[in-house]
Amino acid sequence: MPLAEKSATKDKFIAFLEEKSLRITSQRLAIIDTVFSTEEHFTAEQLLEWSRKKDKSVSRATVYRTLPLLTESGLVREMDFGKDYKFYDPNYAQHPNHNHIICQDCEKIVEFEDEKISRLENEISHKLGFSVKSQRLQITGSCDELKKLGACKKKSHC
Amino acid sequence: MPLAEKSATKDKFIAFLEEKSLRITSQRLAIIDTVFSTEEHFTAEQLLEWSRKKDKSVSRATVYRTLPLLTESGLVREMDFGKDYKFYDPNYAQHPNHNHIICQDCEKIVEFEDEKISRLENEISHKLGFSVKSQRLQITGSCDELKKLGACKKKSHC
DNA sequence: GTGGGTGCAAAGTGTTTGCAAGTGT
DNA sequence: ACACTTGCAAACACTTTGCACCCAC
Repeated sequence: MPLAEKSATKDKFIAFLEEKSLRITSQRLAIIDTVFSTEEHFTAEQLLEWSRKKDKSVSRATVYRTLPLLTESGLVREMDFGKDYKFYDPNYAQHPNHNHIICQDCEKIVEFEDEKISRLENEISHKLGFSVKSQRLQITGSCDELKKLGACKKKSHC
Repeated sequence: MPLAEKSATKDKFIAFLEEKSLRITSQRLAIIDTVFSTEEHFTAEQLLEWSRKKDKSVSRATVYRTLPLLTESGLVREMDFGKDYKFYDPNYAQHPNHNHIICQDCEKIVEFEDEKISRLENEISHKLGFSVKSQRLQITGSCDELKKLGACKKKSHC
């Protein structure tokens, strides 16, 4: 929905590239356009596929070489949900402190923010002699609501 | 320190194996002994190395085949700290809800528990229609204390 | 023009697996 | 005995990299 914000994030990334005197190539543009026009989490392979729809010349190598730039810029965050491959989350520019809750059955992922948790994290860290740079909280559970509605489809546990 | 508890955890795992009619082989014993006599996080490779000190016949394959059993039993937890390899944490039997705070500079890891955070997690999850099965919270930051003491050694950021 | 960027395919790295031989129960 | 286990090495899956050509600046 906040398409304007997304577009602004894209501009931020372009500024990031310029600042490091890195070049705005057509392949990078295709990748960036893709990343900053979705709110979905994606894998490297998905990003390749989507970007190729915009520019067939995008190669897997370029995707893998661009991902570190994206995370380095702070606009995209690498996530690990316990799969073999990494996921990338393009929503950190808008919501730097959001967390994830994952249904262990249908694998639905919901993002949420909570100021109270953030505050507690800061307190505890301070008590332990740390200052917080970033945090990641993942909750795994069952999406009972969806189950009641019969909408929790996948592999309902053996 | 709580060596007795650790030993009890080992017994729990042996019971877990028996329950599934899996065999208590000498290799598995070496691995289990290793896992439940440390409180450190370890990698598959470290576990192999340590286990081989107890029983040279332990192979990499057996380590990799035993790790899923350990996590399945709930006594060891797979962790991802953003490295290429996974870490395993043998402290979940004693502290099922503990969290991690990691220094981005010296990579020191401190474990902590906080009931308030757990409670908030439950509340929020419920609000979102989920019931919590497990959670993982990782905070990354700087260990200011250690810095002041000059004890924060490794790669102090370029 | 030049230094960074690209695609390709080969190499890496951590982890998994097929198979024949071995072993706990 | 039988089914589960093992070590070995080959296979995997994802990611990284060397190289020759290319292109944004």
